[in-house]
Amino acid sequence: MDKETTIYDIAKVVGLSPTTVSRALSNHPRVKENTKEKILATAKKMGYQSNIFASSLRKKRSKSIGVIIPKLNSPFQSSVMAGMEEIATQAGYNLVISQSTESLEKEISNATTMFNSRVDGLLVSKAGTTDDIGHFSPFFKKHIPVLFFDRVPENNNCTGVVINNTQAIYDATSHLIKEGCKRIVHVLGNLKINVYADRLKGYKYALLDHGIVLEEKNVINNDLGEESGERIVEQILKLDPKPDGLLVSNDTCAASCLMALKRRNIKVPEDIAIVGFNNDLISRMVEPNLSTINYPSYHMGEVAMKNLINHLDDEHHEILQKTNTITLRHELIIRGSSKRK
Amino acid sequence: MDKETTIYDIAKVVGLSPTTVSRALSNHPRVKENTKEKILATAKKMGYQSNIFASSLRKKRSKSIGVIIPKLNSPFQSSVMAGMEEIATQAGYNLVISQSTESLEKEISNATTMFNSRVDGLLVSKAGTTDDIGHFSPFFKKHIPVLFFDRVPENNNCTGVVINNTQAIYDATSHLIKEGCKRIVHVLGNLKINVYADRLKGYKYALLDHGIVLEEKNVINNDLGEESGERIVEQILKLDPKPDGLLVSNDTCAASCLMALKRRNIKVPEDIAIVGFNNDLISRMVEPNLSTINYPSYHMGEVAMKNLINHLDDEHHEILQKTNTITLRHELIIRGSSKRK
DNA sequence: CTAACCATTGAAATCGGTTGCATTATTCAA
DNA sequence: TTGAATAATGCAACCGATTTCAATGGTTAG
Repeated sequence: MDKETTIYDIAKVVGLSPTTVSRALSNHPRVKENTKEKILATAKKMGYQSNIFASSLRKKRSKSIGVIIPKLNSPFQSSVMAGMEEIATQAGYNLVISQSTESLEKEISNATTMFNSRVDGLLVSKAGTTDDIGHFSPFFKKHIPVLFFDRVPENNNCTGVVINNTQAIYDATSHLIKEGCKRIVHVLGNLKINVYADRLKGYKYALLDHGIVLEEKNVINNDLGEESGERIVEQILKLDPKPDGLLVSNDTCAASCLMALKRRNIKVPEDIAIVGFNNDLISRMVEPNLSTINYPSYHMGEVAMKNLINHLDDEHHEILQKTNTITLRHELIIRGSSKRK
Repeated sequence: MDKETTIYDIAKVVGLSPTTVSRALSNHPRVKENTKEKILATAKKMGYQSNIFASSLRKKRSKSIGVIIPKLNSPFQSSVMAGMEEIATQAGYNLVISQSTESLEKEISNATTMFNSRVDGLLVSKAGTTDDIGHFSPFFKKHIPVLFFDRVPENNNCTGVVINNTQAIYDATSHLIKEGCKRIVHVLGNLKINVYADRLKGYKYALLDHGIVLEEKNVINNDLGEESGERIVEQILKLDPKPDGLLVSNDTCAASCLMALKRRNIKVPEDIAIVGFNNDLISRMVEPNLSTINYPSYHMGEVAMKNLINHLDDEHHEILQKTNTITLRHELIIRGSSKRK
């Protein structure tokens, strides 16, 4: 069996101590340039590969960052992940990923796994069935930074990276009103998730500010899946008078609604104007194109990861302590599905 | 500073040796049931957390699996990832993910990182700019299993999980021909990638078998991006006679072409029939719905991961040695975009 | 010429769990 | 009751890099 080359082997070959070899390999300044070169050359020649287990054991750092998200196969979330990966790799951190599939139970188990794998930091988008973050307390106790993004828990002092969901839907609602909509239905997900709760607020505020009375039946809770359009459309067509605006909390579902409406020969935007959310690919591929809120997903991944890494690399680990919330810029994109004038 | 609890601390408390504590914690049969319980209880009480660095160092296993894919934010690939995550988590393995962003250079650097992180196994979908897999040879040398999926290198004896791309496009082409298409354009990506090279074969074989002469100008190379439809349509409309069938190697691009055609008032499928690839969400959301090839992405992730883990957990590590290729079932899904009869 | 100083290098302890081999405790048949 | 066999536990080495403290050799100021 071919044994691994260690710094001891190298030390023996170059006739120096393991200490010096270790220093040379980590480019320590207290090794003569000359010696350093010789050691590096020998290491290369011998096919030396540093043992991160030993290194991590001694240094108590894994150089890896954990991510827990609800679903990997979602356009929004996979794009966030892509942004995170970019930054992490660049900074020499490994990305350890797991998904909660919207289940609190799995989120808890994933958190435990991450904790046991001793990630240096954790990035989380909550499963959302609860605001409880007790399962992260082992991290808090050990001062391992946990940074939330997109779906952040309320009422706590964790740092989070978000967009202003309230403002976004406020903008969208106002836009629909300006286009002449008077009866706007808002379709959103589980209200236990901050994202949707905030959006509902934005919807309410916008109605209020424009003197429109909120009707509870115009707020629809839904899983926002690909198949949900039929059900939603069926439901809103039962309303009397019929709505003339539809505000859907993600593009997939908005597109699904659009399909269902068209199947019934209901004209968009003339009869019902639609605004989606996320600016996913699909919003640019359906007809008419969907108005939507641009959610800077990739950028969100980058920002979250950058802040976490800055914190980790900071001598005093205090960057995140001082930061509460980082809010990214969103943007209302107006396309055919809501242009009535 | 609160020091970590170690097996030595536990040993001291229960009045046994670290050896026994270690055995108890890993449920070794040679520890009395009685003792085991006492140790487990104490460990829990003391908030013991096993140190995987120490464990990995000694056992020479990281219980983590690396994945290198071209792009995280692609519907197909993120779905594969989701399948992999499911299985890996279940089996107690961590997933370390990195993307090559289609660059060989990044793929090489990612492979090195993975190697240095000492993943127990590696799953790769090649960046595709080359068939060279020299950068994986450190893995081969150390007998760390590398399993390719979707984009596999040719001419080598690595195990791969794929679908029969040739057959898939053969089926799609035959279908178009049966629908009456005589001049079918095939749009595909970089031919250095096995996936596209195989599909081109399928296209050629189908034409041949149906007595249609292949014309080189009917094969278009493209990046298959969201924006590419305009360019492709412009190009094919210059052909004389105009094509009546369009075979596009992914749904995003197919949808983009569909949009571009509709903008020019060209009727689909009457004037030009379209078949896409992947069965992405978008294929079900455009009008007419896109015929496509169902590519079992999630399942591919599951299968690849399962095989890798079986191999790792197998006493003799010979499962993959005996397996060359695992081919998954694909399926032609016929929808509105290609139904002319 | 000597003390003080700097640049290099090294010895040895440390991180914490695992495991081969040895030892002690217990059981059971004779 | 004794010896053999089996069960339970422990000793000590090991995995390989890092780091503290000390030592060495050489240089320079006084």
